[in-house]
Amino acid sequence: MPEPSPSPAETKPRRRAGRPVGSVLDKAGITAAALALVSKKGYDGLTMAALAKSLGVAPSALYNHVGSKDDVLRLVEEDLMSQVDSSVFGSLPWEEAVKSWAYSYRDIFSAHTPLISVIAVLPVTDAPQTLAMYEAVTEGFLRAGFPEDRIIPCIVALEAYIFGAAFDATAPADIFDSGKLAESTPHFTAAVRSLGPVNYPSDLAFRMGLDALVAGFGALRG
Amino acid sequence: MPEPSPSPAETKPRRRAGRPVGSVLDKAGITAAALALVSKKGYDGLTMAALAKSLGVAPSALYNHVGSKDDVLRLVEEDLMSQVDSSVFGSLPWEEAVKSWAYSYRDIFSAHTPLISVIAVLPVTDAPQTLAMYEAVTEGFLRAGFPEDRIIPCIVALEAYIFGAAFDATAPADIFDSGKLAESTPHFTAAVRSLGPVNYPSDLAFRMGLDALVAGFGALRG
DNA sequence: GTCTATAAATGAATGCCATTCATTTATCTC
DNA sequence: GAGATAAATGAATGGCATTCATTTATAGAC
Repeated sequence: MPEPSPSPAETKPRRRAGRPVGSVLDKAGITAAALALVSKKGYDGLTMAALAKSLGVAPSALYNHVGSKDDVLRLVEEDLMSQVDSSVFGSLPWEEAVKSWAYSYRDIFSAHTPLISVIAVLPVTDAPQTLAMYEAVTEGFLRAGFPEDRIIPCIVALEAYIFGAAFDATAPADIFDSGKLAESTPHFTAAVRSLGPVNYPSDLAFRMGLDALVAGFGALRG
Repeated sequence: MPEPSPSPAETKPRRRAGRPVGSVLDKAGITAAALALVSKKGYDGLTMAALAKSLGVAPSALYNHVGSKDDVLRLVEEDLMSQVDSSVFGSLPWEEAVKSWAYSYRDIFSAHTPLISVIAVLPVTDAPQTLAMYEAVTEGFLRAGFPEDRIIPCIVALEAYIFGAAFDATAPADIFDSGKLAESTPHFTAAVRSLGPVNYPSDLAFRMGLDALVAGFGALRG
């Protein structure tokens, strides 16, 4: 077993094959690296190869810790869910708490819309942070006097709205520019123009819809 | 220029290179084939190669008619938008018309959620069917007495809700199963159980949220 | 303490994917 | 009729997630 001569002064200290002395990877590290990569390069830049590189590791090494790229997305999702501020249900009256929670939720996920298609369909079973958020929100609804069997439908509806609004928040300002077809859509074009210089009222729309949902659901309290 | 001997009795009548006598492809045909492929194989099965094959053509031939796969998705989107029933605004009172339109919109796109991430951010400029829908909805709001500058925000909020709900509609029934973590989320778990055998109340939630939005927005009429 | 199973890394595939390009052939325009 | 253009083929290209054989370190069984 001849010792391979260690290449002197190599800028990249290449790890040789075989299990390293100290563990290099774990789920927390992978999650953090994935988040950093996304915030620097966006979701297009989140590839298994790029993730491995940012961790100083071969791509195949990742598969000792996650089963697939979707697994990585789930790790990221869980981390984001823990960042959603559900504590407001303990400190504010229900109306304000829901609105604050909804803004927090939307703001976080509007930078992570590619996750939404994964999350929305994902069983919550192995997602403790996500479950913790649901528990906090449910408790808030219970304290506000909601009948138990109305709480989940309300949360589902609110979440649907929040996810949809997260997409909106990333839309370009000129998304409603009717261009050459303006003449054939006079009413719509005029309605867009009436908004003034800001053509895409994502924030106004979010507030209006949220107010309506909160008002409507608030009436269900016993 | 020697004529290549036509292989006799070939099961697949291979087209030889060069422009064919009759045009094989056009946008309408590509759109129809893409829709058929999606309904048979889902969006995972919608690849440029599979699309080309279903049209009896080489993959590269598609690029004479569309610039990219995203272009194909845009074609599909336009087709779906034309299927959303906006005619109800001409025949029903505003509340019922909005609800009917929203159901139609959600039902169509719940089978096409992978499009949502594309649409939601897509300028409407070159999308005549989409614009036609917006025009019809805007007219409906105007007739109902809405101030011009409130119409677009209302539509944006409704659309956000509809897109989010389209994701919900595809979620598995056990999405809220808290599994081993049930003990640490007692209130949430109880709220889920209170729904009875149907654990994921997508339809009930959609109706409740839609009612709230319509009631809240209806108050804006002049 | 040694032996063995297992965990964690490398590096070299694999197969699929969207897309591009050179080439060929037909059609349109002047 | 000539030259430009449109529309097809078929052969690349490069990126992607994932798998596998191999190597090395560690933990647990005896």
